[in-house]
Amino acid sequence: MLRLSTRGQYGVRAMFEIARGWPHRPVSLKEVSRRQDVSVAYLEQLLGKLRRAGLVVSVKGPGGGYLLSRPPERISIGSILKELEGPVALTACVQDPRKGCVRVEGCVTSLLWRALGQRIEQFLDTITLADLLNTNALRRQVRKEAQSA
Amino acid sequence: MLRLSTRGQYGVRAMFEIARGWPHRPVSLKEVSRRQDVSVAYLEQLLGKLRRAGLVVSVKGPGGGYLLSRPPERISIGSILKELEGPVALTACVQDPRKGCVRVEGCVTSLLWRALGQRIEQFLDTITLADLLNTNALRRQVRKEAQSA
DNA sequence: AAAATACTTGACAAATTTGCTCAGGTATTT
DNA sequence: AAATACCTGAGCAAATTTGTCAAGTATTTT
Ligand code: FES
Ligand code: FES
Repeated sequence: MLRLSTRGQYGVRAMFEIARGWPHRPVSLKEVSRRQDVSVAYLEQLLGKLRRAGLVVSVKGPGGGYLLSRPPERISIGSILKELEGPVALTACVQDPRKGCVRVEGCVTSLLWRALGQRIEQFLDTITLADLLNTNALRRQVRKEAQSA
Repeated sequence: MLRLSTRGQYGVRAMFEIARGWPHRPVSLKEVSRRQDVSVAYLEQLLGKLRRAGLVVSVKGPGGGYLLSRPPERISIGSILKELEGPVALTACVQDPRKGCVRVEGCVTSLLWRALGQRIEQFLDTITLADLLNTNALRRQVRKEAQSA
């Protein structure tokens, strides 16, 4: 349950590769494709969204590619996933109040989904591309998160 | 992103209704259907799984229905969702190690998905049907979880 | 100017998953 | 025997996912 689509997975992995070029070297989709084994055509679709969202900027022509629009520590995994897959919304009612359960007085479970969603969001907004670049820091972070849970 | 399917949502809501009959009164699917606005046919499909998993027992004949197989405080939301939607597995590689990213030395992101999955699981295993029956306790619980996050 | 590189856009299609319904059966009680 | 209610498996339409493809535009190099 709760599977992340490949859009999100590939998107994060692509952003990781692009982050490795920060701050000077643009990373081409060809390079990302080679390193992460995802087709260029699919990456184009994903990076287009991320560019329009302002997470990356593109550089055309030979030697071009994509560059982070800001430092890796200011780009969270959550912000990437939100662009590619929309906001965290375990149920329809969390996203759109009009879509709540009918015939139920004060649905009990909605409280639950809302709370879990917030926790997930909080986690994803805490981890950034900088953490992916420094695996040691990531392991520390992950350990900390695991303890507090 | 990360939408919970209606199987899981309806399943939890159905279990909530069945929990209200605990420990004596069997709750029929007809009653669950009426209260939660879900078709009996669909509920039969879901409850069949939950019965085979040992979460509920069925009582046939007039006045029959479903009964929790153990006290509500010993049935977690996670255990219900696991039966209906499979284990928490944000990516294929978390569930099946053979399905990891190819051409990537020690995939960085897998660490992330694994950690988030654990947090989600931990949350879902903490909340039980008893919490849903006592909304006050649930609110307390949710607040506590939110703080520790 | 021509060639090469690489991003940009939109359409489209196969595969999968979701969200059910339906028909026919079994067990239990009245 | 009739009524209630669980039980099983098949089947199916709609939505979503997971991509591909074609035809561009912009930039740099030769
Ligand atoms: S209103 Fe959202 S689950 Fe009931
Ligand atoms: S191995 Fe699972 S995301 Fe790479």
